Amino acid sequence: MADSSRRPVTSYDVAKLAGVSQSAVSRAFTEGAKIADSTREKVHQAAATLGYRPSFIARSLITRRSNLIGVVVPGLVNPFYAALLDALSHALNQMGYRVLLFSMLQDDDTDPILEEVLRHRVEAVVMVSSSLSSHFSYECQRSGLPVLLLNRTNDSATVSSITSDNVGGGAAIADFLLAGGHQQLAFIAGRDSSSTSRDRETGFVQRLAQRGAAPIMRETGDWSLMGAMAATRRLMASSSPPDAVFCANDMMAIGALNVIVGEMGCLAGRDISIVGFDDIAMGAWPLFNLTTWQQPLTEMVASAIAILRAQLAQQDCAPVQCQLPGKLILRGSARIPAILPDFSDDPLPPYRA
Amino acid sequence: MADSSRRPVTSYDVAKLAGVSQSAVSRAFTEGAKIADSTREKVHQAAATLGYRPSFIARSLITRRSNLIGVVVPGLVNPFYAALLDALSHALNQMGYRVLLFSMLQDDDTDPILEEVLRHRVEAVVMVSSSLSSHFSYECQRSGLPVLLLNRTNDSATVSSITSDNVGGGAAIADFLLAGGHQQLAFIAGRDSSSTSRDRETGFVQRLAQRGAAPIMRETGDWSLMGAMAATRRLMASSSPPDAVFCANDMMAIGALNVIVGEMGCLAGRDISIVGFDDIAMGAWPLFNLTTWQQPLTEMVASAIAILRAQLAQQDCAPVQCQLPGKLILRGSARIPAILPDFSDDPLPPYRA
DNA sequence: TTGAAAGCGCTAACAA
DNA sequence: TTGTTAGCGCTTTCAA
Repeated sequence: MADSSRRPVTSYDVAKLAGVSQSAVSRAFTEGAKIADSTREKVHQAAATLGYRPSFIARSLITRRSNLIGVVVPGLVNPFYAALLDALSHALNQMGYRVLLFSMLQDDDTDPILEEVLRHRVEAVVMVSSSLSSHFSYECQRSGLPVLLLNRTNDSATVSSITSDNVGGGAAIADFLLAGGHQQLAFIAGRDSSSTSRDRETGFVQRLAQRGAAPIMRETGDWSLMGAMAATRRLMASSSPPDAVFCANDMMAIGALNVIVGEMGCLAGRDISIVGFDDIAMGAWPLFNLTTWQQPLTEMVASAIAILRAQLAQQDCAPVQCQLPGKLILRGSARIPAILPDFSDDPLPPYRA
Repeated sequence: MADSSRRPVTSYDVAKLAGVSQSAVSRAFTEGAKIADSTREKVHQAAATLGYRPSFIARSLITRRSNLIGVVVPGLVNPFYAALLDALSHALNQMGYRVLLFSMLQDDDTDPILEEVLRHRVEAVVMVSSSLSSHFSYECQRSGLPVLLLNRTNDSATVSSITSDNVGGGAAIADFLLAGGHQQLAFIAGRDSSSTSRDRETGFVQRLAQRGAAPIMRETGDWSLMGAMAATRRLMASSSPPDAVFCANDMMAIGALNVIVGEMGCLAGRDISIVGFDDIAMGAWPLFNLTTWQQPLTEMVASAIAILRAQLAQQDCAPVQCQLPGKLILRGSARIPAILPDFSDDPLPPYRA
């Protein structure tokens, strides 16, 4: 009954015990194969006795399908990434794929990792908020491997991407803060090298300029809580500190809140307005009560899945740039204007394959 | 130069182009194989031209080593799990393994998932805070697959586990709150079915009883922020609300803080003491400033790696139960007694293989 | 140092 | 419905 011999049980062992051919064993474990119930039963019995389970490795070799999707995430301290990964991995598992995970440090070079991923013959690669070198973009393209950037765009339009409308979000926040009567605005950027941060800033600053607002103050928070805390302290130490701060993501907004409320004892929403970007769950907690721009996480993942399905089904599928609308979530960390600006642009619907 | 034919490039294609045998190609991509530099160079050249990379699938089939470790996590909303996964996946990547990730819903049955994992021929399984059915424990054992429970124990000693001293932590918190002169203590449990929660509660309650304290109030918070918020509201609605609440993890403690500070306007550490368990990064933020029991995350992951190394190197390695010491992190959410109790038990050192 | 040849455990024709 | 056979792309003897 037990084995103890370290040689793993193969379909031949099962075949011998069940008194059938090896291919019968294969069929017994294949969904919808033509096989008699009695045979399948015999095989399963024998398999259970021996502790046999089909090897996906051998199967992959012949079917040329690994059932693996490579997922690259930039560390999981940012709850938005953690939430994205969680939702994505569930959805992928649901459709029968397994996730080969790579957690990177934020400034790692992804190329060596991607090289590894490709050797595993993943059927697609999803990069969460990470950038793809043009070299690897080319490598993936020529091996016909679908690549999907989630929460990030790429200059070259050779890979698909899903983002929400960062520029529009930044602009809407400008309108919102102006409507609230704020005088001295500030922006805390993620990183200067990040296109995501730049888009949000561009939308914000351009709209402000259009409306004739004064120039803003600006700091960089390195996308992190700590970085944003330091940035906020610098901002507030100014001779004319801002009365409103827009942070390029929620983590940094919460960092700002921690300094302004926790360290300085100010009341956010009255003494100063803080606005974030992402709408992570934490922002809704009473102690933060963060006004923010919501990125439609569920729709982003749904679109990711739809795009992947399409690319997996049909190779040489054209890359898709999918941009989803977000929306302002009004909570208490920023003053609410008497008359709210109209945010109803014409939002793009989620991508459907 | 390019291919366009969807058939993936194999070592034969490279061999032909380079004018060598297929086995030469294999050697050119094998660390420390006996091959002339000139040959290796030719092969790499040809490989680059064709966009060839060795298939781990084919290699795995013959070497019987997948280089894959299955990692099961119970969802990533809890930052402690996210941090654990992050650290673990880095360490595993470092030692040349890839992570096959499964994110479960908290009350999912892990068995069907594990069945899948085994078919991928993972070389070990790490289960983060998830339980293993005795059936699967047996299955893994008989296929000689190392299993490691991280942040969880198992009744049967057939699999390895790494935990911190939950009972001791609970007891230390009892001492700490008693020393602070608190009268009416409360405990918010994770789940009644969770051994982790029970251990922390047992340590807490037994020490309280030893010291002749009054019986405590008790609620269940479902390990979640929302659950803990509801539990805290129930607790505080009592005719004699507690003056100190010990929560079975930090997420729940932060939930309690959100209700007590954010909703009720109390001052934690003065009006009421809140203590958590885990020491997630968030607890240190000024707005929470959470007093808590630290689980030694880094050491837990280091021990996990050490144990895995041992089990991967030598099959039929005996399972190890590793319990690491934690420590109290004094911050502002709980009153600090004039005289601090002595917490210096004799802590177990981290496991070394 | 190289090449020829034999599999790793399975799927997928094909024939019976 | 079943068994026979030929690989999937690689590593690894074994001879040369």
